[in-house]
Amino acid sequence: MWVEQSWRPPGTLRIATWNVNSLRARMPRVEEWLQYARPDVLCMQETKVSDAAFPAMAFSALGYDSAHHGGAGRWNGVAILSRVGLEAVVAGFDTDSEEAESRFIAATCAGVRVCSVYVPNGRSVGSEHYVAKLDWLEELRLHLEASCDPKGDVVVCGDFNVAPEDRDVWDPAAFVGATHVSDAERKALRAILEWGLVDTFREVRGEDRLFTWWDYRAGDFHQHRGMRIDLVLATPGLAARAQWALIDRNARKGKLPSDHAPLVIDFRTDD
DNA sequence: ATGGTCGAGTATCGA
Repeated sequence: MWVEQSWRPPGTLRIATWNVNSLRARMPRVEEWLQYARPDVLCMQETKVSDAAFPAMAFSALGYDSAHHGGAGRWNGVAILSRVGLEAVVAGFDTDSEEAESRFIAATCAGVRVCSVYVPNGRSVGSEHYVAKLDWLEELRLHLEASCDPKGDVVVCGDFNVAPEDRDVWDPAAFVGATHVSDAERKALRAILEWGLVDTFREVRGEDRLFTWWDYRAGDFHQHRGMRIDLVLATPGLAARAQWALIDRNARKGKLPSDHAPLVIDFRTDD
């Protein structure tokens, strides 16, 4: 039960990431979840709202400062909520054009540089969308290289739309030739990790086939057909303090769920 | 049977 899991000792920073698949549709579930999970920081993706429609007041009432990058507002949109401070907000990349989609926002929370990212869906291997996805991952790497220090405390949280390894999909045979698992996508993710980030979930949980996303169709969730594509990446010094991790499958159940579950990582802050 | 279901917005497209 969450009542026990939600407890944590003093000196812990709880960081979560959740692709909410429309904040308008998901607000009751997000508010409920914030009240029982009580993350210090929550990165959200696919808010699908404009900045003007972002419900900052409702989050404020729950004790959270917020920053949102919504742009046109029809799709994508990323946000950061924090109840431990929210400073130096940067929305988008310097290189973004006027028409660029809203897929990156960063802020400093409790001394940690927090990035919320929504990597484009490649749709099919070789398509123009697939090429754009690989380009975007390289842009993210360049942005980190230019603006962050791997010796500092940095987390990059979000929906990467890449399953890092075959054990992160329900059946590798079902994904042969598919997007999310191709060599080029995994290589682009590895290049980001090689800059100086660690997949914190794997610091804590070694089991195969633990997923963060399940297709709404065909009862995939109930039949355990999913992928682990939502990640919390942290610089090595911070990743070494990861002490607990959970994919909250309860948030994927019940009434009007997102197709993603929240991923929660607890970090020690007292050493 | 080669599908299924959501959310955008209101016909289909995107995931």
